[in-house]
Amino acid sequence: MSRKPRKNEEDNGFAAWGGYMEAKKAKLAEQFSKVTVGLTNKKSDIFNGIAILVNGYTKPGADELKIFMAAHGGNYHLYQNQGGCPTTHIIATNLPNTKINQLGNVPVVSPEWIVDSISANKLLDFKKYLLYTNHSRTQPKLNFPAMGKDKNAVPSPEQPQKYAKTATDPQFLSDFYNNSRLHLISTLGAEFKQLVNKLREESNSQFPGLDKLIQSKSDAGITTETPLKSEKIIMHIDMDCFFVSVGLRNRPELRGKPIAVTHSKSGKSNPNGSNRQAEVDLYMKRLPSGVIPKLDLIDETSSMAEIASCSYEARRCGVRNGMFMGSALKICPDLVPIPYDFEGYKQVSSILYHTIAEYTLDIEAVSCDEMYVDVTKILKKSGITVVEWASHIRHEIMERTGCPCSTGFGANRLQARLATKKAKPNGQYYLEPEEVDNYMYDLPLEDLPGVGYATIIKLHNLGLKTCGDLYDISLSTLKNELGQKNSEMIYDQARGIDKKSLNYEHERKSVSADVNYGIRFKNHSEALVFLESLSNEVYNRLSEIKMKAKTITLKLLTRAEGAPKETAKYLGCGVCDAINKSITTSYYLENPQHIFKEAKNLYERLSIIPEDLRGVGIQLSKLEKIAKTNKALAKFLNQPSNVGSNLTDRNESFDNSIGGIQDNNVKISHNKNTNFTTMEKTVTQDIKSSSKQDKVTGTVSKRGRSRGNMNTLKATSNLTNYFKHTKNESATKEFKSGNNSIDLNVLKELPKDIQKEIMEEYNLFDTAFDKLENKTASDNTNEKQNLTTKDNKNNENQELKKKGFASLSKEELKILLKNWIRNQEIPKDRDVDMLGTFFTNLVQERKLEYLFSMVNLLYRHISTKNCQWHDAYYKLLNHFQEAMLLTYGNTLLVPKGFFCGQHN
DNA sequence: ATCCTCCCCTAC
DNA sequence: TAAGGTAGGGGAGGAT
Ligand SMILES: Nc1ccn([C@H]2C[C@H](O)[C@@H](COP(=O)(O)OP(=O)(O)OP(=O)(O)O)O2)c(=O)n1
Ligand SMILES: [Mg+2]
Ligand SMILES: [Mg+2]
Repeated sequence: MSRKPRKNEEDNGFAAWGGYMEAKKAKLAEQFSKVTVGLTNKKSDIFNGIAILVNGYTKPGADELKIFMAAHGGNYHLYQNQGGCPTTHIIATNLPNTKINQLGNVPVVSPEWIVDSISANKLLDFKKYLLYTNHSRTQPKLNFPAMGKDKNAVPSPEQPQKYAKTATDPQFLSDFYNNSRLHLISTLGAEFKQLVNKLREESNSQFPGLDKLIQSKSDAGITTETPLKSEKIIMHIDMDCFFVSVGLRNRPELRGKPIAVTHSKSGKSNPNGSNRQAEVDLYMKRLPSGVIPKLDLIDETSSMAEIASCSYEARRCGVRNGMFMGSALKICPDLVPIPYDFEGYKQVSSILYHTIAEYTLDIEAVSCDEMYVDVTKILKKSGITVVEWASHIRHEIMERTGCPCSTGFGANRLQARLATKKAKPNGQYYLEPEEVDNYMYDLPLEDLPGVGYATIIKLHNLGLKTCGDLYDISLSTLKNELGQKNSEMIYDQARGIDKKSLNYEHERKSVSADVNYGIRFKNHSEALVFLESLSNEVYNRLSEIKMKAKTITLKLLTRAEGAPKETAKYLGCGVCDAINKSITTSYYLENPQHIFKEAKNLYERLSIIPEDLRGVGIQLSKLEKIAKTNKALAKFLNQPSNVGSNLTDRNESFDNSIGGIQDNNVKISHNKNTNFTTMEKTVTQDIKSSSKQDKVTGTVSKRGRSRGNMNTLKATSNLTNYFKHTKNESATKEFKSGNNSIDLNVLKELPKDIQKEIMEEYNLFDTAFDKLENKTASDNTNEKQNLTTKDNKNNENQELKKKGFASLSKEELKILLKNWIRNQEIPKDRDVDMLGTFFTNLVQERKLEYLFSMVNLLYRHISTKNCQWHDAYYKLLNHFQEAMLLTYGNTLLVPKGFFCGQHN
């Protein structure tokens, strides 16, 4: 009797067709393009005396290797020579045993030997690139120790491990990602979503493609305009068997054949003949009942490389994307494997997106080969029909990419998507409104997007097979099985309804990096080394999108109880349990050290057995944009200045702390003469290249030069000076040259175009600046803060309500705070966020005095013994400082009464 | 009622 | 041999 699967059991990823491929890598291709540049002439003689024969598919290909040899003094043989000028090396990436038997004692070497030698500009020892360690005709052995079996095998110095095999190899992460198709499609998907955002942002609303279309239509003298059949017409467009089509562009001889893009070349695997049955049995046992197993066609030697994409000829015999090559060959023995071409996919995707973008930017990117487009405007403006448009755009894409695509049209995204499915391959279909009901009635439920294998089992359990079957069932029955939202979605979908509109502006909510392949560790320290490189990886992705995070999740896969240590799939994860753990930090995760520190912590708390690890992932969520740095201010901070010089020499300085919390980015000083305090926060420059933070202001102030010099005054203790300062033409000039800090009051007096530039950088033009125009900056010019008038208070409450925290007046807030403090309550995150938003508001409205009294109140509290508010307080200060920075630039004038030094 | 966390599910 | 990633919607159930 099979037990009920636990929730967190990894089903081995095989339950749904996963899909994968073959071929050498993008990295190599890159190397290749580097070394081929300008290779028409002889470059060197490094291959003098070497004669190669290329056997089978290699990367670089035979043609390229031929050019390399010619350019670097070597010989290239078409057939193996024995005497005279004998063939010295066979170049191959993979050779079946039978082939090796015929080769005699000529070493079989990987093509990387050639490429690397050229890169190094000397002949490298080929032994390091041998495909096999010996030439035994019967037992070819891979040039690296088999994992698990020869645990103690150390790569010999003669033949160091060339390929990053498991995650203990420092090269592993990049090798893996360079060869992972799923990583590629995820990355490309994100890139194209980003591209649409960017194109929309930068758009001048000119659409050359559309203009041409309108022109040609009017040239043809056709003016009749049939009204559209629905308010909107949505197009869904998707490349046909994308990876295959790209691969066939330069393999015309393979057209019409069953093709699969996969890493597998021979269709075989498991050279050691290890037993796979145990894993297959366990996998079957753990399958939820009703799931069709995907391992049933696998025997001891069939390839478990996944098929990323297969041609429609292959689909005719039941092959699907994501199938194992071995299984596919069982049902389609003629299936031809072709290698991946990562660069090609990227190029074709790019052309696809840029082509559509010549007509409209009402695009929702779905993936590298697929998008939704609102074509209503195109059809209306050009006056062409859906069919004419479809033919036009499909033809253009075919012309530009050499790859076929299909398009579907409908009144909503669901209808468009279903239409595409019907149109494929290489077709187009408009699911017209009057046809929808009929079309849906017989449609199998699994054809609805979002209905996968788990959902279809539930639906089948309810006796439901087609969309029509859903017409007889109540929504509440459905809800019992599927839950609220899912039920509503399917209920609507079955009737052809889709309320979701296209989302053109994509916003990232999480960033992650996962590796569930090649994970084999002997001990914790190996695991932690890998975790650190994964932390760096995920940090790089975070910083690329200029964000910081508050939550980190460690995602581990561990070998399931009873699962064999040696997985059926080479270096796969086998049958696993999933363990995840997350933490929401009190500070922002914004450098690799933060991430690794927390990841390590989570790892240690999970107390797993390192040998049983099969997968590791890090996910970051609760993302926020890193505050933009103002270029003028960044420039200012980058050069020596005399910020605060007239203060620090003769006044007390409160080094690097506000409210007693150490922050190396913040410099605070107090001028006793004027009773104003200056707080400066340095801006971190170029986070990526260096984690070292620039502390210009902190060091410069010690120089004490230019004391009292009005023209070089950057930060002053007196607001009146600011105004004087900016009425001065030379000061304006100085600011222009990036040599000055800026206050909104100063900004107001600068030429409009400069104002605009600065404000746009801050992204505050519409908000803070307008506010400044309309209101007077009373709060911080007048030390006696007016208590809120009734009107103000109403406005404020309105604002607060908009931000989601009810009508909390300042007085009420004060009481709340006092109560917390009196009751020794620790504020919850949501409270802190609320306060933070409130603080930000106050800063933007320049209600500083009030704000400072709040901060001081808080500070006095955390200074008390046993107070547990530190996390909350630190978090608040982050809000507060960020708002300050945004509103005031790097320099802040603080009125009398703000306590910012050490409390005693 | 709404929010938070830990999952599960789906899609490419 | 093989490269089983990644983002987002949403549900269950406990906390607030
Ligand atoms: N399990 C999968 C599914 C897809 N892909 C990759 C290869 C596909 O070519 C590409 C696009 O996915 P599609 O779902 O659009 O499938 P195809 O384009 O291959 O075929 P179709 O004609 O059905 O769109 O994504 C993959 O690697 N593994
Ligand atoms: Mg496709
Ligand atoms: Mg697609």
